Amino acid sequence: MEKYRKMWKEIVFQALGKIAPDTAAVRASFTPDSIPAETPPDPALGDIAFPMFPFAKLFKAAPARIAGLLESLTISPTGRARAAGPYLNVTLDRPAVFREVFGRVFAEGDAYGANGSRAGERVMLEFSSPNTNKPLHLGHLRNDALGECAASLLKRCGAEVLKVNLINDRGVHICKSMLAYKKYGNDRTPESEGVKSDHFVGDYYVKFAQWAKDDPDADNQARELLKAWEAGDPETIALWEKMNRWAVEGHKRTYEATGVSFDRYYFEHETYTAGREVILQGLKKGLFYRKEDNSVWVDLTADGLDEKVLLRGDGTSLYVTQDIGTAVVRAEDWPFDRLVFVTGNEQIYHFRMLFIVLRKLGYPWAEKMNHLPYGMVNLPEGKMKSREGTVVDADDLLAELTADAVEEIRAREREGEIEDVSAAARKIALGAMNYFLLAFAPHKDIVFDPKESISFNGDTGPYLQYSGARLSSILRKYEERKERYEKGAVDYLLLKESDEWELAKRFAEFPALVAKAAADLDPSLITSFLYDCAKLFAHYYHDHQVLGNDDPSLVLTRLDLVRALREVLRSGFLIIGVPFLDAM
RNA sequence: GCGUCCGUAGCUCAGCUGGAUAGAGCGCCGGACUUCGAAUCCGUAGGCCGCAGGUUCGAGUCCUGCCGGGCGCACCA
Repeated sequence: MEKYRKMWKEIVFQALGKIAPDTAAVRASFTPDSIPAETPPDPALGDIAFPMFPFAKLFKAAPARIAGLLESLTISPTGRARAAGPYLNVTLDRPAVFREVFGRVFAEGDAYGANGSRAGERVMLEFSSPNTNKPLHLGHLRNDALGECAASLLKRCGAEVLKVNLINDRGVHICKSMLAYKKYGNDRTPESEGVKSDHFVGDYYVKFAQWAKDDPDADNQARELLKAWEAGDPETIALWEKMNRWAVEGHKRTYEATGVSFDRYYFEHETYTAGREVILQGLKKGLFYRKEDNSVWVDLTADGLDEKVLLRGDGTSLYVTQDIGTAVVRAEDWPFDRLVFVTGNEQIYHFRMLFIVLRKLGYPWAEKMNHLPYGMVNLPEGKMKSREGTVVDADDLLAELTADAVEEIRAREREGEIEDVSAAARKIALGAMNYFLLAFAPHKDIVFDPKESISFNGDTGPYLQYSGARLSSILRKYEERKERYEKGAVDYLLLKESDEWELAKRFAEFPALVAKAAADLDPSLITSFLYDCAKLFAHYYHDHQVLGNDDPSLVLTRLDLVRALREVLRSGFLIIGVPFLDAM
């Protein structure tokens, strides 16, 4: 579609030159590229719209008059232009576009939409980054969905992506669950209790909180344990290793269930001291300064921030210290053009500071640091608060959605059509969840309503999956009675319905849309595109038969539309992590 | 207080670089299955686009101020 837009801008530009009182003035004020081209509000008006307002002054004529004059001067085999008030609307020659678009979709299959907009770019993407003292919750699920989706978007655009996860496996909060286990654990294990291992660890974190409520000494003991850990006390290290393994293994099972994966894991216990040297070097260069208590600071008031501490007086690291260190380590590990962090928006300030400090330190890659912050995930009942126990556990949520899907399949009596009901239900649950989590611009706070997400009606993942299953069903039916249509031949002149044309135009826009979604790191562009396509087809399908036509050529031609849409959906589903089902 | 993001239909959200009557979904009400999957589709109702100025031929979109809300402004992560 972009191709035709460009072509027609040139045609309009040339025509304007012909009717201009002063051709040179036109060339001075406009270029073919700068001529605004839009999409008419009503498809019946045409496919490309050129508003004439900008030319009124220069031409000393009303926009409508200019549009009228251009009508006869813009002749092209690719379509025809018509004046409509102050607009010049172009209606494209459809068969040529159908042929071109479908041809490209069939050639690329479920990779359709791939484009070279970020070819060769090496992007490291950090996301998830959980603590090892409790299981994953709904907030992580949004983080993971965004991270995975950003990765596939960038890959579709030709970038090389390395997905990394920084495990927060040290600190006083980790010691709290360890301490509770020492106190109440009695050598129980996830196996002995039959509990998923990260939940097992999390239960002790909760136990600690309960204990600390009554015993003011609990926090002191936790700090003591952290000291022992930092001193390398063998017994403490052994316990830490054991519980950490439980936590991480549990998290990995959740990642598997949700289709999340990483190319590399970083562990905070390995990196938390990194950065200290870097800060000290910066201090030598005079970028930072020391206060009386020996702590190291940076003055960011010129950048609109405050004075920030980079290193504690006792020489130990802080969050920033560590992030500076890991960035430097990573740039050596895997030299990147860009490093993107996916985190909640409460960390916006932190990353601004981090990026500025790295720039001050003079790293060439510091200019290409990106932060993808996302808004909070709330519940219909309100905010998630760990203190009030209203945090939604990731595994529980997935189980709940899966159970709902099973129930729905049973209610529709679809078990007979589905080979593996529980596998299908899991895919529907995953589709529901990922779609909902990605359907909003990342920076927005969202209200996650499980019931709404799993609904098979409306703007949801399951609705899209259902649309895909229907397409597959049509193709299966076709295979069964193939011989009836043998005498037909594909002829795009037969696609006369407006829905058919609208769908083809959508397909044509998809690669550019993928490029934009990747540039903006905004998956919601993809979700709304897919919903729009599915909706259009549902409307079309209701009124028009595909297989039930007397003319076999019409059947075969419409089947091309069905196949093309199915590929486009498959491609889009892959990007947003919604499983495609041939039957559900 | 300062910074930042947000404010569009009862609710949840789209509105691309400013452009032709502001769109969906849910919910409400009313319709459509002897025919390819009704987990669907169609229709009705519902909007001083937070408020007030400004820029422009033209503003939901850009600028300023105000009002309301989220999040931040730790030698926590």
